Amino acid sequence: MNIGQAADHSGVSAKMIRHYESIGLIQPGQRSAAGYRQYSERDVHLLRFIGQARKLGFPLEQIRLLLSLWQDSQRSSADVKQLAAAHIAELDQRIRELSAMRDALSTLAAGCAGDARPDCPILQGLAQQGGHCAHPARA
Amino acid sequence: MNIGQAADHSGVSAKMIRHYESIGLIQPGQRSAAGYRQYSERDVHLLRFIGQARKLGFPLEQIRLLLSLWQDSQRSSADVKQLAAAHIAELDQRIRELSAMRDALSTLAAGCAGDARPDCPILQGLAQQGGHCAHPARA
DNA sequence: GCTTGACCTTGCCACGATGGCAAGGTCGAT
DNA sequence: ATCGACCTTGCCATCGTGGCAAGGTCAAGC
Repeated sequence: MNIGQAADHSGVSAKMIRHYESIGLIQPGQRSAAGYRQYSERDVHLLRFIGQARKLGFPLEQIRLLLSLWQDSQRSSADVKQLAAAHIAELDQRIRELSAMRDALSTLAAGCAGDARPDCPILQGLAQQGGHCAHPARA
Repeated sequence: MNIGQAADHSGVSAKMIRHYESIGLIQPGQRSAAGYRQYSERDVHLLRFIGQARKLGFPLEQIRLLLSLWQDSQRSSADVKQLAAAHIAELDQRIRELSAMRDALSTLAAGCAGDARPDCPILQGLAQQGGHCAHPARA
């Protein structure tokens, strides 16, 4: 199977397959006489695993760990669960940050008439103090 | 005021101030005889505006628009509100995506014993089909 | 056989926002 | 004069992905 077929079957783009190989996430593997990369069903399975992990937002370095656990029949599920929990915590953190932004902006926008007049609490909110707190007077 | 003071007073790092200047987000402005950038209170005010917008997650290109609205006394608040609404929609979108990841992973993790045994629904979930749907049989 | 189009190869550049480092100039105080 | 804190420019790194370019390969059709 060439890289295009592997990409179609796994849902991982050919570009990314090459990239994952270049950073050592997947093994180089066989080449045809012309230098084309060759993939087996097993390889596609592995690529799907990576693709699924990416869909869940795991960064590649964590996927590297997940892969080693996946291929280690002696793993303990606790190790996997811990990795997952750490990632969930990170997702929660990012969700909290984005939600805080969303809420703050919503609050500002709620006070904005949204008509032809120039008065705008959104711009006023952005212009307000809030950045100079490097030396909070040792309080 | 040198760039370090401007950074302290605005909460925007000196590095970023230079960057914003290099991409034309802020105007080049005065230099001392030695070539040091000089900043006024007005500049600091502008930097704070940018910093606040960044804290709300606005990308720099949108901040460019916000700045032009801010400095345009003839603006209509509707324009500002529309920009804000678009950004809120983007934040919501990202929050939804992250939440979907979080929920999917949580579901997998909930079924994982997290003990010394190798059985792990998380890895099973990642290994499951789900990437090869490029040609959904024209269904 | 030759052409054509789809595929493959490598390699470099781009995004977005930020940090870091290096080599050199400047300023103020001792 | 010297030292430390500051400034300058410029390049590299992140992270994951896409795009483009220039070239090689393969299969199908004429």
